[in-house]
Amino acid sequence: MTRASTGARPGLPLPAGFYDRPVLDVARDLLGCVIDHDGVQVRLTEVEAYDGANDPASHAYRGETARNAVMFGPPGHAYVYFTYGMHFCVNLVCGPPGVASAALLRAGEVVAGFDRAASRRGSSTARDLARGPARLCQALDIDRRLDGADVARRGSPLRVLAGSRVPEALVRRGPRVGISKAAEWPWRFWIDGDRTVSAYRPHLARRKNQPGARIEVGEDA
DNA sequence: AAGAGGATGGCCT
DNA sequence: GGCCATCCTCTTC
Repeated sequence: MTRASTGARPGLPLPAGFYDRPVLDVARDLLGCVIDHDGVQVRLTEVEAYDGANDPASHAYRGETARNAVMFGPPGHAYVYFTYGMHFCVNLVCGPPGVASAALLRAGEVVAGFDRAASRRGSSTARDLARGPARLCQALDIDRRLDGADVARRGSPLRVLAGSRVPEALVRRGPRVGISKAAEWPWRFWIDGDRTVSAYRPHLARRKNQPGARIEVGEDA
């Protein structure tokens, strides 16, 4: 279902209806699609699903606040948040209004605007330009000005274009990264073998000398 | 290759 | 006041 699942031919913007589906389906189908902003395009290789009020790891779990309000709105809008005092991350809202599900764009490959992306990122290898959610935002110059942007609207500064569908055999899923709650849920999707997929890092306890907690290697893309 | 620690600010209890 | 959906550098193996 090449056309049906992505909702558009490669290179054309994904319609709003693409996002108005269960977040797990949207997250998986975003693999291979291209996010475009201000002269840089990134082909997505890693996406995570967050399921609104049902998901203890979601920013929406404790209800609507000023910060997460966009998540409670219509699908196809960007939820951009600031974290760790210095980083931005971008999600795409999924499902109907009020559900507050979203897909976190975790990593990708820069396919256009390489020089611009490299300049924004400082000295960085091609592989690392958008390898990780905050790096991806930095390469694309995404910040809070874009919180709420409608990526399906014609003329929007931030857009998402359909790619050719990634074959099922190349889609892998596993635990999400960097969260302490519901981390075991296998709601992270990535393209098998792609070197721009971020390294798997389990949530690190803040305390010093925390023994045990060995994690098996998920993948080395 | 892998782990530790710092940077740094807003959000929520 | 604590906790982050992180990244970078440095250290050690």
